[in-house]
Amino acid sequence: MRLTTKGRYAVTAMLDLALHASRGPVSLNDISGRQGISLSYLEQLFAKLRRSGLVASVRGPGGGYRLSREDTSINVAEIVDAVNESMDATRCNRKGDCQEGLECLTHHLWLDLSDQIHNFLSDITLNDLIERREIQATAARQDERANSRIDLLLSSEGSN
Amino acid sequence: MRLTTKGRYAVTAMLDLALHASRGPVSLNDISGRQGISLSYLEQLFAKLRRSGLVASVRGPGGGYRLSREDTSINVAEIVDAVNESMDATRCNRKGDCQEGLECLTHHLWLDLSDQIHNFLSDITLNDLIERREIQATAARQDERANSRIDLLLSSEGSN
DNA sequence: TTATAGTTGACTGAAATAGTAGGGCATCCG
DNA sequence: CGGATGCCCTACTATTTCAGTCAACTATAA
Repeated sequence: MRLTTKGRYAVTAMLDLALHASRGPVSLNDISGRQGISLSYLEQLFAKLRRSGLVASVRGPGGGYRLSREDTSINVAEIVDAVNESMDATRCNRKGDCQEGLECLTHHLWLDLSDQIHNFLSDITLNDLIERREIQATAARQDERANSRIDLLLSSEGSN
Repeated sequence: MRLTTKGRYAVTAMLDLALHASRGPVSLNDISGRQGISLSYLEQLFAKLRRSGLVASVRGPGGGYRLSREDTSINVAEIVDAVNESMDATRCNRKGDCQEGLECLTHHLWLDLSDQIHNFLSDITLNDLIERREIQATAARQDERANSRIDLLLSSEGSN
């Protein structure tokens, strides 16, 4: 079992997508700027998210990604899953052949833990996250910073 | 966050220790044989378990390791912790500086997940595991196999 | 005194992570 | 029509961790 930057980035990016869905497709460049994730890395993650059917892409200028389904029907567990970070805690992938073809001493413990984690994460949708106050606050802060960066860029262009 | 062979082996070995505590210290060699874990690797793990005060060692022939505390007061979370497998799901170690010194968009989500996992694992003691029927069955099977290996060894010695 | 068993440190191959680099291709806009 | 935008894809790389090995050492019971 592992949860690393890969899975965390995927959820963060999907949440960013959901938060900015109202104004059409969201480009990876925007997400990269707001969330501080490298663009190339995001491209890799979204390739997987697209193959899993969680997002759809729109090419060309003004394009980007959108959620394939409503934010109320996408949960955190399937996002983490889509980027190949198995939240399974067993060594044997639940098969029970962890020690010479038989169950190891702690097999059932890890099975229970796996279920616990999966239940927790699959019960949280993107919409649930959007409605959380801390997340709204963080998102607002990020948008403001992004806007001020754009202003800075425009004013330096004007002075050239 | 990660749970790999390291943490799983540590819990398995500690459980083996608890199961065989009645007949004095348990040698790593015995655990290695029963649980199919390499002796050298066990030595590394028990060095950490000892430094964390979970086990005490008895040197010399007939020596081995014992639990430092009763099996009712050692929980799974602290065992996993002792071998440096942090079950913390956040990137920032709960500090909240995950994105340029501030909280990332999903900080609270991973915080909640961490608590969920920790609560689950810290609520299970070695004694709880010992009392589980599947574990008793697996342990009985392992002991039987270990005994038959000893018989085999003795009979081949006799024929030399 | 010898075999047992813990103690310690250095080392290693394989795998995964967390990226980077650099091509392409589709599409909109002027 | 052509260039800018943004997705798409493959290959590459540095670093870290895991999982395990090896070797030398110390303590102690029989």
